[in-house]
Amino acid sequence: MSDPGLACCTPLTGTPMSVEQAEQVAPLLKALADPVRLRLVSLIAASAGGEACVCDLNVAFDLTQATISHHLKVLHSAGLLDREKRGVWVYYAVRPEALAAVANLFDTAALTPA
Amino acid sequence: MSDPGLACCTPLTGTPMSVEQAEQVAPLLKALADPVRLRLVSLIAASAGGEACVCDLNVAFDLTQATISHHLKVLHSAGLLDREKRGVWVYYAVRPEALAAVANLFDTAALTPA
DNA sequence: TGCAGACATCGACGGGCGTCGATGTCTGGT
DNA sequence: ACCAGACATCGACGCCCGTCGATGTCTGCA
Repeated sequence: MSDPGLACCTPLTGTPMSVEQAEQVAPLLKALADPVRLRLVSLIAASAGGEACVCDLNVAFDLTQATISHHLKVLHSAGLLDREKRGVWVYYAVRPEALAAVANLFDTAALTPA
Repeated sequence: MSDPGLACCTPLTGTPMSVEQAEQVAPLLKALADPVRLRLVSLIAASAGGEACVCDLNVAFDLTQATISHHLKVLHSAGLLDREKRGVWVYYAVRPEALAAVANLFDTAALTPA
Protein backbone atom coordinates (compact mmCIF):
# COMPACT_ATOMS: atom_id res chain seq x y z
CA MET A 1 0.00 0.00 0.00
CA SER A 2 2.71 2.40 -0.95
CA ASP A 3 0.22 4.81 -2.53
CA PRO A 4 -3.53 4.30 -2.73
CA GLY A 5 -4.90 4.47 -6.23
CA LEU A 6 -1.85 2.87 -7.77
CA ALA A 7 -1.99 -0.33 -9.82
CA CYS A 8 -0.44 -2.53 -7.15
CA CYS A 9 -3.11 -2.71 -4.49
CA THR A 10 -5.70 -5.46 -4.52
CA PRO A 11 -9.01 -4.77 -2.77
CA LEU A 12 -10.39 -7.20 -0.22
CA THR A 13 -13.60 -8.94 -1.24
CA GLY A 14 -13.92 -11.00 1.95
CA THR A 15 -12.83 -10.70 5.54
CA PRO A 16 -9.49 -12.40 6.24
CA MET A 17 -8.77 -14.43 9.34
CA SER A 18 -8.05 -12.50 12.52
CA VAL A 19 -4.68 -12.63 14.24
CA GLU A 20 -6.23 -14.30 17.27
CA GLN A 21 -7.94 -16.96 15.20
CA ALA A 22 -4.71 -17.73 13.36
CA GLU A 23 -2.81 -18.06 16.63
CA GLN A 24 -5.52 -20.36 17.99
CA VAL A 25 -5.67 -22.78 15.08
CA ALA A 26 -1.98 -22.87 14.18
CA PRO A 27 -1.01 -25.05 17.20
CA LEU A 28 -3.66 -27.58 16.22
CA LEU A 29 -2.30 -27.75 12.69
CA LYS A 30 1.25 -27.95 14.01
CA ALA A 31 0.29 -30.93 16.16
CA LEU A 32 -1.20 -32.64 13.12
CA ALA A 33 1.62 -31.68 10.76
CA ASP A 34 3.61 -34.88 11.25
CA PRO A 35 3.18 -38.18 9.40
CA VAL A 36 3.41 -40.22 12.59
CA ARG A 37 0.89 -38.11 14.49
CA LEU A 38 -1.42 -38.04 11.49
CA ARG A 39 -1.39 -41.83 11.39
CA LEU A 40 -1.84 -42.01 15.15
CA VAL A 41 -5.03 -39.93 15.03
CA SER A 42 -6.22 -41.90 12.04
CA LEU A 43 -5.56 -45.21 13.77
CA ILE A 44 -7.36 -44.14 16.90
CA ALA A 45 -10.31 -42.79 14.92
CA ALA A 46 -10.53 -46.03 12.94
CA SER A 47 -10.60 -48.14 16.10
CA ALA A 48 -13.77 -49.29 17.82
CA GLY A 49 -15.36 -46.45 19.78
CA GLY A 50 -12.87 -43.95 18.41
CA GLU A 51 -10.31 -44.98 21.00
CA ALA A 52 -7.23 -47.18 21.12
CA CYS A 53 -4.78 -48.59 23.64
CA VAL A 54 -1.18 -47.39 23.60
CA CYS A 55 0.12 -50.94 23.33
CA ASP A 56 -1.75 -51.32 20.04
CA LEU A 57 -0.32 -48.09 18.70
CA ASN A 58 3.22 -49.00 19.68
CA VAL A 59 3.36 -52.05 17.45
CA ALA A 60 1.90 -50.15 14.47
CA PHE A 61 5.06 -48.07 14.08
CA ASP A 62 8.74 -48.83 13.70
CA LEU A 63 9.55 -46.41 16.49
CA THR A 64 10.51 -46.56 20.14
CA GLN A 65 7.81 -46.68 22.80
CA ALA A 66 9.23 -43.41 24.14
CA THR A 67 8.74 -41.72 20.78
CA ILE A 68 5.13 -42.86 20.44
CA SER A 69 4.47 -41.70 24.00
CA HIS A 70 5.94 -38.33 23.11
CA HIS A 71 3.73 -37.94 20.02
CA LEU A 72 0.65 -38.90 22.00
CA LYS A 73 1.55 -36.28 24.58
CA VAL A 74 1.84 -33.64 21.86
CA LEU A 75 -1.58 -34.54 20.48
CA HIS A 76 -3.05 -34.62 23.98
CA SER A 77 -1.53 -31.26 24.96
CA ALA A 78 -2.97 -29.72 21.79
CA GLY A 79 -6.41 -30.88 22.86
CA LEU A 80 -6.81 -33.31 19.98
CA LEU A 81 -6.84 -36.49 22.09
CA ASP A 82 -8.44 -37.52 25.37
CA ARG A 83 -6.50 -39.70 27.80
CA GLU A 84 -8.02 -42.33 30.07
CA LYS A 85 -6.23 -44.86 32.24
CA ARG A 86 -7.91 -48.24 32.74
CA GLY A 87 -5.91 -50.45 35.02
CA VAL A 88 -2.54 -51.09 33.44
CA TRP A 89 -3.50 -49.75 30.05
CA VAL A 90 -4.01 -46.21 28.77
CA TYR A 91 -6.59 -45.42 26.11
CA TYR A 92 -6.49 -42.37 23.85
CA ALA A 93 -9.64 -41.11 22.14
CA VAL A 94 -10.13 -38.45 19.48
CA ARG A 95 -11.86 -35.21 20.45
CA PRO A 96 -14.29 -34.47 17.61
CA GLU A 97 -14.69 -30.83 18.68
CA ALA A 98 -10.99 -30.16 18.16
CA LEU A 99 -11.00 -31.74 14.73
CA ALA A 100 -14.17 -29.84 13.89
CA ALA A 101 -12.41 -26.59 14.73
CA VAL A 102 -9.75 -27.39 12.16
CA ALA A 103 -12.29 -28.60 9.61
CA ASN A 104 -14.13 -25.31 9.97
CA LEU A 105 -11.07 -23.56 8.57
CA PHE A 106 -11.59 -25.20 5.20
CA ASP A 107 -15.38 -25.35 5.17
CA THR A 108 -15.84 -21.62 5.79
CA ALA A 109 -14.59 -19.08 3.31
CA ALA A 110 -11.58 -18.35 5.52
CA LEU A 111 -9.10 -20.00 3.18
CA THR A 112 -10.96 -20.64 -0.05
CA PRO A 113 -11.17 -17.72 -2.49
CA ALA A 114 -14.47 -16.08 -3.20
CA MET B 1 -0.50 -56.75 20.58
CA SER B 2 1.48 -58.64 23.14
CA ASP B 3 -0.93 -61.57 23.04
CA PRO B 4 -3.98 -61.85 20.81
CA GLY B 5 -7.18 -62.52 22.67
CA LEU B 6 -6.17 -60.41 25.65
CA ALA B 7 -8.19 -57.46 26.91
CA CYS B 8 -5.86 -54.81 25.57
CA CYS B 9 -6.37 -54.94 21.83
CA THR B 10 -8.94 -52.73 20.13
CA PRO B 11 -10.34 -53.93 16.80
CA LEU B 12 -10.37 -51.62 13.80
CA THR B 13 -13.81 -50.58 12.60
CA GLY B 14 -12.56 -48.43 9.72
CA THR B 15 -9.51 -48.28 7.49
CA PRO B 16 -6.83 -45.95 8.84
CA MET B 17 -4.80 -43.63 6.68
CA SER B 18 -1.98 -45.19 4.69
CA VAL B 19 1.65 -44.32 5.33
CA GLU B 20 1.95 -42.79 1.87
CA GLN B 21 -1.13 -40.62 2.35
CA ALA B 22 0.16 -39.38 5.68
CA GLU B 23 3.53 -38.49 4.19
CA GLN B 24 1.79 -36.68 1.34
CA VAL B 25 -0.52 -34.50 3.42
CA ALA B 26 1.81 -33.80 6.33
CA PRO B 27 3.96 -31.29 4.37
CA LEU B 28 0.83 -29.36 3.41
CA LEU B 29 -0.25 -29.17 7.04
CA LYS B 30 3.28 -28.22 8.08
CA ALA B 31 3.24 -25.35 5.60
CA LEU B 32 -0.07 -24.12 7.03
CA ALA B 33 0.92 -24.71 10.67
CA ASP B 34 2.14 -21.16 11.26
CA PRO B 35 0.09 -18.12 12.28
CA VAL B 36 1.79 -15.87 9.75
CA ARG B 37 1.37 -18.28 6.85
CA LEU B 38 -2.21 -18.98 7.86
CA ARG B 39 -2.99 -15.27 7.73
CA LEU B 40 -1.11 -14.95 4.44
CA VAL B 41 -3.27 -17.59 2.77
CA SER B 42 -6.36 -16.07 4.32
CA LEU B 43 -5.44 -12.58 3.14
CA ILE B 44 -4.78 -13.78 -0.39
CA ALA B 45 -8.00 -15.77 -0.47
CA ALA B 46 -9.97 -12.75 0.76
CA SER B 47 -8.53 -10.51 -1.96
CA ALA B 48 -10.21 -9.90 -5.29
CA GLY B 49 -9.73 -12.86 -7.62
CA GLY B 50 -8.12 -14.91 -4.88
CA GLU B 51 -4.77 -13.25 -5.49
CA ALA B 52 -2.72 -10.51 -3.87
CA CYS B 53 0.42 -8.52 -4.52
CA VAL B 54 3.43 -8.99 -2.27
CA CYS B 55 3.61 -5.29 -1.49
CA ASP B 56 0.12 -5.49 0.01
CA LEU B 57 1.05 -8.48 2.11
CA ASN B 58 4.23 -6.86 3.40
CA VAL B 59 2.44 -3.97 5.07
CA ALA B 60 -0.12 -6.29 6.71
CA PHE B 61 2.51 -7.75 9.04
CA ASP B 62 5.01 -6.36 11.48
CA LEU B 63 7.75 -8.41 9.89
CA THR B 64 10.65 -7.86 7.55
CA GLN B 65 10.10 -8.09 3.80
CA ALA B 66 12.62 -10.92 3.79
CA THR B 67 10.55 -12.89 6.29
CA ILE B 68 7.32 -12.47 4.32
CA SER B 69 9.14 -13.50 1.16
CA HIS B 70 10.40 -16.60 2.97
CA HIS B 71 6.91 -17.58 4.14
CA LEU B 72 5.50 -17.08 0.65
CA LYS B 73 8.23 -19.32 -0.71
CA VAL B 74 7.34 -22.04 1.80
CA LEU B 75 3.67 -21.87 0.81
CA HIS B 76 4.59 -21.86 -2.88
CA SER B 77 7.00 -24.79 -2.53
CA ALA B 78 4.28 -26.78 -0.77
CA GLY B 79 2.01 -26.22 -3.75
CA LEU B 80 -0.47 -24.08 -1.85
CA LEU B 81 0.17 -20.86 -3.75
CA ASP B 82 0.70 -19.94 -7.39
CA ARG B 83 3.24 -17.29 -8.29
CA GLU B 84 2.92 -14.86 -11.21
CA LYS B 85 5.14 -11.91 -12.01
CA ARG B 86 3.49 -8.89 -13.63
CA GLY B 87 5.98 -6.19 -14.40
CA VAL B 88 7.55 -5.04 -11.19
CA TRP B 89 5.02 -6.72 -8.94
CA VAL B 90 4.53 -10.36 -8.00
CA TYR B 91 1.10 -11.81 -7.37
CA TYR B 92 0.39 -14.91 -5.32
CA ALA B 93 -2.84 -16.85 -5.74
CA VAL B 94 -4.32 -19.71 -3.74
CA ARG B 95 -4.47 -23.15 -5.35
CA PRO B 96 -7.94 -24.52 -4.51
CA GLU B 97 -6.90 -28.09 -5.37
CA ALA B 98 -4.21 -28.09 -2.71
CA LEU B 99 -6.56 -26.76 -0.06
CA ALA B 100 -9.17 -29.28 -1.16
CA ALA B 101 -6.68 -32.08 -0.59
CA VAL B 102 -6.29 -30.97 3.01
CA ALA B 103 -10.03 -30.43 3.44
CA ASN B 104 -10.60 -33.98 2.24
CA LEU B 105 -8.74 -35.19 5.32
CA PHE B 106 -11.49 -33.92 7.58
CA ASP B 107 -14.47 -34.48 5.31
CA THR B 108 -13.76 -38.16 4.77
CA ALA B 109 -13.81 -40.57 7.67
CA ALA B 110 -10.02 -40.58 7.78
CA LEU B 111 -9.79 -38.65 11.03
CA THR B 112 -13.30 -38.57 12.44
CA PRO B 113 -14.34 -41.60 14.48
CA ALA B 114 -17.04 -43.91 13.19
C1' DT C 1 22.78 4.36 -19.56
C1' DG C 2 21.80 4.99 -15.16
C1' DC C 3 18.78 4.91 -11.24
C1' DA C 4 15.03 3.64 -8.00
C1' DG C 5 11.96 0.39 -6.46
C1' DA C 6 9.98 -4.60 -5.85
C1' DC C 7 11.14 -8.89 -4.61
C1' DA C 8 14.40 -12.92 -3.88
C1' DT C 9 18.46 -14.91 -1.87
C1' DC C 10 22.26 -15.43 1.45
C1' DG C 11 24.41 -16.21 5.90
C1' DA C 12 23.75 -16.25 10.70
C1' DC C 13 21.56 -16.69 15.09
C1' DG C 14 18.48 -18.73 18.74
C1' DG C 15 15.11 -21.96 19.70
C1' DG C 16 12.16 -25.79 19.06
C1' DC C 17 11.35 -30.60 17.08
C1' DG C 18 11.83 -35.79 16.35
C1' DT C 19 14.22 -39.56 17.98
C1' DC C 20 16.72 -42.39 21.06
C1' DG C 21 18.43 -45.11 25.42
C1' DA C 22 17.92 -45.08 30.20
C1' DT C 23 15.26 -44.54 34.12
C1' DG C 24 11.12 -43.53 36.89
C1' DT C 25 6.16 -44.50 38.29
C1' DC C 26 2.20 -47.02 38.76
C1' DT C 27 -0.72 -51.32 38.46
C1' DG C 28 -1.98 -56.17 39.02
C1' DG C 29 -0.67 -60.59 40.20
C1' DT C 30 2.15 -64.19 42.84
C1' DA D 1 6.50 -57.99 49.92
C1' DC D 2 8.12 -58.72 45.63
C1' DC D 3 8.14 -58.81 40.70
C1' DA D 4 6.82 -58.02 35.80
C1' DG D 5 4.76 -55.28 32.63
C1' DA D 6 2.62 -50.73 30.65
C1' DC D 7 3.45 -46.22 30.10
C1' DA D 8 5.65 -41.62 31.19
C1' DT D 9 9.64 -38.80 31.91
C1' DC D 10 14.49 -37.35 31.46
C1' DG D 11 18.69 -35.93 29.15
C1' DA D 12 21.04 -35.77 24.95
C1' DC D 13 21.84 -35.52 20.09
C1' DG D 14 21.30 -33.72 15.27
C1' DC D 15 18.48 -31.13 12.52
C1' DC D 16 15.12 -27.92 10.84
C1' DC D 17 12.47 -23.55 11.47
C1' DG D 18 11.41 -18.46 12.01
C1' DT D 19 13.56 -14.18 11.92
C1' DC D 20 16.83 -10.76 10.78
C1' DG D 21 20.26 -7.47 8.16
C1' DA D 22 22.72 -7.30 4.04
C1' DT D 23 23.09 -8.09 -0.65
C1' DG D 24 21.69 -9.68 -5.29
C1' DT D 25 18.46 -9.61 -9.44
C1' DC D 26 15.19 -7.79 -12.33
C1' DT D 27 11.86 -4.21 -14.11
C1' DG D 28 10.39 0.24 -15.74
C1' DC D 29 11.39 4.98 -16.25
C1' DA D 30 14.06 9.35 -17.12
